[in-house]
Amino acid sequence: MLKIATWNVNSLKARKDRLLAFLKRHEPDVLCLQELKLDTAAFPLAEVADAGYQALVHGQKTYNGVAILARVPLEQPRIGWGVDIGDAEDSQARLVSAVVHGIRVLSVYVPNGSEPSSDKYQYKLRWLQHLVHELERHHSAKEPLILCGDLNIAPDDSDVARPDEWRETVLCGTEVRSAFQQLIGWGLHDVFRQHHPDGGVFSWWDYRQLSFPKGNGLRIDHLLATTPLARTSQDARIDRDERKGKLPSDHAPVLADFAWPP
DNA sequence: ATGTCTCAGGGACTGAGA
Repeated sequence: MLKIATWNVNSLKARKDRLLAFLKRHEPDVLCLQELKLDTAAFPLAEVADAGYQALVHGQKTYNGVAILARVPLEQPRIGWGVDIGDAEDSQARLVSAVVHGIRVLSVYVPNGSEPSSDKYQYKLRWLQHLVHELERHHSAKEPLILCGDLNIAPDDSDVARPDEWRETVLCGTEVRSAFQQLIGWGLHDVFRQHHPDGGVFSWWDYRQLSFPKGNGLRIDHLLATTPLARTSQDARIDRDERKGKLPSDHAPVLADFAWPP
């Protein structure tokens, strides 16, 4: 069984102890991280190695920063986009990928978008189009591949505890849901959805307004796999406990098990 | 009550981003 997980830690400096405890508790084979908020050189490689993991890190201080952790070597590493996309904002560290266990694994942190009327939302929509093109140019849906990360998209109203409160926000707008469907249309399967078809399970709760105790959550963190991998998925879950206790991330980790290799 | 958290600048608090 191969266990793959994704988690937006919202600052690795603030969440390092939680990360090490998470690795010990769940022992994932592959873990994609987002919002490291630190430089590549500041990543705690030695402590992660002591826990039994190698890491491919695309860090950035203050904001962004993504990584992939695995207990085996991370092959064919790719940092950022595979080509120059001609976008002034592509300097943001939001994408990293590698081949692990014969699977192309991508860790992505899609821009939040702030407000629908903002420039940041237009950047989010452009970024999602770049992501679709990246898959089209450099990958095949016939190969085992998994797109993991904080997509900042709740794909369906069943992924939102209070859909009326979130309608036409940057997490639920028709444009971003359409972009999500473009990813699905390329050949990705929503692995978590396969095991929870009715929805009602969430991965993120705003720090503000007591969202977590009130249950005001959304599922915006995803594991999207191509058919060869998705068809081997055995289970998927969200570790809500990671959103509890002292100083949690606002995101909970999403985990899935695969009967891999088939 | 945007009921909070994190980072940076600067050296206490404010603004930005989510």
